[in-house]
Amino acid sequence: MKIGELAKLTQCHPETIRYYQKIGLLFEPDKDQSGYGRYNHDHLAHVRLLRRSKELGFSQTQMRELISLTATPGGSCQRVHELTVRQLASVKEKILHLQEITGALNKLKVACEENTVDECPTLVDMLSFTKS
Amino acid sequence: MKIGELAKLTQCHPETIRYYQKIGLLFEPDKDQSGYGRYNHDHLAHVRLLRRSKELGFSQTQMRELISLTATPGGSCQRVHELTVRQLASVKEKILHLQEITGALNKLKVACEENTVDECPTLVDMLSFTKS
DNA sequence: ACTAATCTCCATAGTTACTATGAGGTCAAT
DNA sequence: ATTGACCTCATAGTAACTATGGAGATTAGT
Repeated sequence: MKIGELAKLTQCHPETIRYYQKIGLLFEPDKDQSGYGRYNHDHLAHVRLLRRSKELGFSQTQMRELISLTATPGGSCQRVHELTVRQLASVKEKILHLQEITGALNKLKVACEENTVDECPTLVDMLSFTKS
Repeated sequence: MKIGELAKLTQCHPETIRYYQKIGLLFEPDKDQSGYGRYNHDHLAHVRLLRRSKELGFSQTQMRELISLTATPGGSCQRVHELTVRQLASVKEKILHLQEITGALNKLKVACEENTVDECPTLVDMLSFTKS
């Protein structure tokens, strides 16, 4: 298949696929006589892995490692486990942070509701900063 | 005060402060005879507002608006409320997404634990992609 | 068979929100 | 007077793409 079809199947822009090739996250396809890339099922699986990893929050660096692990099927499990545990921790942290943010935003929201426009405490006051 | 002190008080790099000036999020300070910026309490409050807004997940564009709202104290409340509500929704969405990710990562983790290294299902299998 | 729309290629620049680097000037202390 | 810490400005790098632009290839419709 050509890049456009691969793009449709993987829900990502042709440019993104080319980008993955350029940075070495995706192996280059064969080219036909007019220079068009010809992609196969391996490319498809590969790009899907990239997109899924990305969804799970792995960075390019981590993706690079995950990809290289898939190349050596037997011995990869421990490392995948390690990376996954690390990723779980980082996601947990992010959730906590976002929950704190939710609290602060709710305060801000309520404060805005309790005041008429004329009495509106400015954002500066909301966030309790001293004005000079 | 000079930029270094402002940086310490606001926990952000001097470069970041200069960057805020450059993109118009922070008004330029007066300069002393040798060209050093002289920052005052307004700058301090301003940078703190920027950092706090950033913590709350507002984008530069939104910060720009928040900042301009603080310049007109009376009429800003509705708009702040609007932006806050929008931000709350987006944070909620992010949390949901991260929770989904947590689920998927946990599956991956468990699968890695249940297999010996020799039987290790590769990440490709984990994520249930067909291999060609 | 011709034309117009679509697709492909490659290279470069833009995005967000900064951080890092480098060359050069200044200030405070020894 | 010289060391070291600090300041200035400009440019480049970061992640992870997206957008743009020009030129050639292919395909669909007439």
